[in-house]
Amino acid sequence: MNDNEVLSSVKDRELIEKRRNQMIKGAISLFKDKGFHRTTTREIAKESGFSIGTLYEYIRTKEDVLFLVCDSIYEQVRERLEAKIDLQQPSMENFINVIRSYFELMDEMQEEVLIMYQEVKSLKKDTLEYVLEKERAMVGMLERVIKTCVKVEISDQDAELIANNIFIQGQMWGFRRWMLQKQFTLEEYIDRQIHYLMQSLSVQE
Amino acid sequence: MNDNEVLSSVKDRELIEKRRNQMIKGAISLFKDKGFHRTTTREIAKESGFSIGTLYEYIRTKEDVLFLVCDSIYEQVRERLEAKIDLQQPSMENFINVIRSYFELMDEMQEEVLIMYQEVKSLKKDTLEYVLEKERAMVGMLERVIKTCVKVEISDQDAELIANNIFIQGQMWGFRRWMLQKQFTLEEYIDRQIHYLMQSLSVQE
Amino acid sequence: MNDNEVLSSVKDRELIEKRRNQMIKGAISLFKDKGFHRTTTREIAKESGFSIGTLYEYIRTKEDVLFLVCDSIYEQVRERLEAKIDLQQPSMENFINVIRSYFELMDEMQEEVLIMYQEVKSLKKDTLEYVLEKERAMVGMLERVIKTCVKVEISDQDAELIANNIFIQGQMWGFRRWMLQKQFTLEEYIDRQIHYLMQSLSVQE
Amino acid sequence: MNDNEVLSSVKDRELIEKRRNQMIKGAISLFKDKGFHRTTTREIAKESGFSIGTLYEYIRTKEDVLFLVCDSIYEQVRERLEAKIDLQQPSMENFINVIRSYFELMDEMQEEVLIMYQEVKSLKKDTLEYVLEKERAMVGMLERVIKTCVKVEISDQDAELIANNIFIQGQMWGFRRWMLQKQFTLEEYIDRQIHYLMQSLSVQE
DNA sequence: GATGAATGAGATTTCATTCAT
DNA sequence: AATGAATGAAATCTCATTCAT
Repeated sequence: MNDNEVLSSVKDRELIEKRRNQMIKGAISLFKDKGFHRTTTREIAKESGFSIGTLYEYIRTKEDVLFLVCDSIYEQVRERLEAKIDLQQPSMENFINVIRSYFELMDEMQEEVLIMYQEVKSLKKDTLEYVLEKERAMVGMLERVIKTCVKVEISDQDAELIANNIFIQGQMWGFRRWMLQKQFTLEEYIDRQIHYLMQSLSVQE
Repeated sequence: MNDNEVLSSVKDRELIEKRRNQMIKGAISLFKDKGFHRTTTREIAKESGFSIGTLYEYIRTKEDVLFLVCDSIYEQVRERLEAKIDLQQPSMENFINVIRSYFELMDEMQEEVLIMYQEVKSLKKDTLEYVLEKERAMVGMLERVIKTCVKVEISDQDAELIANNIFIQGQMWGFRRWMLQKQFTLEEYIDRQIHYLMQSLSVQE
Repeated sequence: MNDNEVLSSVKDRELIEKRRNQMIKGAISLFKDKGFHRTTTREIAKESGFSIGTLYEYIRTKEDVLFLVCDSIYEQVRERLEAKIDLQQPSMENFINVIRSYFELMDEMQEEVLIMYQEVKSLKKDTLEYVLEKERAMVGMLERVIKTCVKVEISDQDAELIANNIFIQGQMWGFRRWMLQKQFTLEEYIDRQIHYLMQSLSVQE
Repeated sequence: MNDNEVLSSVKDRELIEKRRNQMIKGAISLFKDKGFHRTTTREIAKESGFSIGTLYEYIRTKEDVLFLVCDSIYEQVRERLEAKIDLQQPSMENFINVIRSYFELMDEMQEEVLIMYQEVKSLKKDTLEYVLEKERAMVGMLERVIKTCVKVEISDQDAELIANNIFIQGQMWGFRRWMLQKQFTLEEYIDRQIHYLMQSLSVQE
């Protein structure tokens, strides 16, 4: 299952792409405010700039919109994170840079991540699994960076644990902003998290 | 705002208490399965063992149920965590015991924490704030334990950061179970998290 | 499957009976004009004298209404026909009386029979079968009358054929009224049909 | 009103003919399965081998398709029946042959007749009348055969009655197949119906 | 205090039809 | 002539909430 498998009665590939992007953009902006359940399909259509009938030419059910949105967010995060990682050499400095980039990304994409966190649960088993697989893949990316860059001996299990910790610390900045962003600037938050991460890995910064 | 401020047309204090407990129990068991939005008030009434009419004698809106549920879960977590903390002497060993207890508690209350995690955001601003205040208080408890038990010098800000990290690592065990509980037993998870925590505090275990 | 198996969320047996009768009456009067497909559930509710919400307290889908209507029509026909038959002695005269009664019944219930004929096809397999079973039963009643009253030797197969012929000749009076009722009064129609029936059975009238 | 009066924005007579035939063929195959109301115009277009846009170049409303289908079916039946009749000499034997041919035709065209039977009533008054006129004509054909071939004195009224009886006995073979085709082969059915018909006309077979 | 029938606003989805290309 | 994307009215069905008993 991927976003091409959300059935559309329109045939033109490019048009589908274009309309779905409008749709995703519109939907995200609404979901931010009111969440998935409180947003109506009519509102999504309107916000996307077309009629309700047209909306349904590009999806089959309201849940498809949610899937498209979640998929798109994950895809964005993954792409941007991958871009950072690919360019790096396996050194501690680069490890820190990746983590920093990840935190910055999570800051930029706060709203989107928040949507995902709150709404993913509304997906049906099938699509949910597909989306969770993407999350697993992203944690996997962090794991690989850890195993590649960190000199200290770390078991696979521990690498996974640390990757998970970093992963949700990044998200936490967004979904616990009401608490954290009162006490920290982004800079401070990143610095202190990295500081403790280094310590826990017994590495001199 | 607290749970007594959820208006009821019934006068008898004790009865309100009793009925609301039935209600919370019923609602939690439903929310676990289907989430707040997909659960109907009729279902809540039925699961609670009384009629829809009776349900509405004890609340005013469906959201009141969610509030009551969240409030009750927070209260349970707080109480049980407090019980562990109050009895402890300020030592590193006790610190570790508190953390361990907290993780164990999160394991026992996984389902409830999941509900909280996913549904709290459906509360309206007013009630949301009230509930988040409770969360802040719980993080505060962890903060105090850190400041009291850990000998190393830690700024207030850092204590808050660490408290938050611990807090969500506890929750993560539940809401990322599809990932973590495949790789770790609870014991292992706790041990490794505590291990890295100790290292990050530059403390010999 | 019978009409009690159309699920209702109302519990009061008597009330269900009452409301469903309102509903059937309302629906029949609408189906006469516009048929099942062109009639909306809102119209059915209104015609029945209650709100759309109430309608759906007594049925689950629009098709349930159709089933209830068909079932009720069959039941009426069956009951009234049975009443005529039970009282008769097995004689040729009585046979003729039954046929006559049946034709008269079909005349009185023209509209209802028309609805059944045009709309039964919209029932789903399950319910359709249930309804056709009733039709088979009614033809069976005629068959038994034939075998009992007619002295001439008639095979089971032939009895069934004749029963079917009579059965649809009765219905034809209603659904081909645009043709027949211009040329025949009911009396004439019955007399001539019986005349030819008697001849085909080689019986002196 | 005839099929040329279904307006088309295409000028080319031959093309109209060709497209409409595709359409009728496609529509019949769909109506067999799902009936008129459950079939969408998109499906008709697709089954016919062209686009929805093209469909609407050759008709104005969905009902036009139904009309075209009914008209075409009647036309086929009429033509084929006429072919049988024209060739016959006015004898009892030929009468029987016509009846036999008619029953065989109804067997071959069961599905089509079923569509007619069930869907004609969805036509609007105007078109309905036009189609019923064709039915009247067909019954008229049978009437004429009766009056010509049967030696026994039969009033006009009786001829019409018998023609109607034969007419629907033919259709009945198709629309009551769930009942009749379990008990009779086509041969048997025809033989017995003709047997009783002869008896009712007091004719030795 | 308890009940549950009644309500109707509102949600999702479909589909006949149009019209620019 | 043919296409198929766009439209939006209208249909079915749900469900939080009320209120008479």
